[in-house]
Amino acid sequence: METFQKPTESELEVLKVLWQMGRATVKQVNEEINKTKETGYTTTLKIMQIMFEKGLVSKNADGKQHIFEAKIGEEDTQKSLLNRFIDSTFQGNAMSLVMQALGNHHASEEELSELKKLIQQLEQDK
Amino acid sequence: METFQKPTESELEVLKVLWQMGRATVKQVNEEINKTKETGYTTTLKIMQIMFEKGLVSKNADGKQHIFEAKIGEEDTQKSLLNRFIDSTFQGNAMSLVMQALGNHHASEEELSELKKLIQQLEQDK
DNA sequence: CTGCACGTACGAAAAATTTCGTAGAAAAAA
DNA sequence: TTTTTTCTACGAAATTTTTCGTACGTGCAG
Repeated sequence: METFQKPTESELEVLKVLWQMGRATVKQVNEEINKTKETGYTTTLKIMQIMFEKGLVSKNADGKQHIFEAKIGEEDTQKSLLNRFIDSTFQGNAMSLVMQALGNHHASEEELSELKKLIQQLEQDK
Repeated sequence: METFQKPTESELEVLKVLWQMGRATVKQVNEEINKTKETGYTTTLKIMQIMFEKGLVSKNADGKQHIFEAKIGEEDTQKSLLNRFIDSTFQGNAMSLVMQALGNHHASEEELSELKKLIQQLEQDK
């Protein structure tokens, strides 16, 4: 995993859209974001330009418009942000986070059995 | 759990110290923080004054100095921040976060068995 | 060709957070 | 009591992030 600057909140919103859509224009991203939160077109554009400078996204000109793609992967980013979050909020105690997440969110049967499978694996890899 | 404003990064650092120490003066908090990161006394003071205004901490005058205490609990705060984090970074998918956390961080034998216990409970509570 | 329509570029304002200097009150030391 | 040290209050500067107005370029309809 390459290192990258921590995306800000707004940047993360853009990334989420790009991860979901694969590639998209500023207009498309802005429309998606506006489903949740009103934001001007140029605001989204600016964020995406900054992200381009930071290397978080790539762009390709298609006629006069630009098509953007996330340059950092969803899993890698989640992993990196998760580590930071565990440190800052859970004092580095990952288990404590796991327990709380399990306790607070309803898990389906399949999810639980998948989880058990993972635990077995971890126990074997010892 | 009462609702409260999301603490900023700096505020979280202060809270961590208060949670750990129970109660502390600005000086003590600042010294703790300085073990990690150089910060001026008045900077920490200001942060704590803002936190007081927000209701994140309480203070008691003891002579001329003030003794602070966290007014929001560690678990409640973690829970609240965790929910927000799951939404913003994991699209609300708590299980995905759990899996990643388990995969990326080494868990001890006791932790794993504690986890299994929790899972059993969750299965029963169905 | 001319004038819109649709995009991007860019600077700068606005907002949120962090940092710090200075003033002054209270306590402690001399 | 005077001086010095220790703290808090508070305003303002510095930073970081977000938002937006305006200028411009390109293509297309008339």
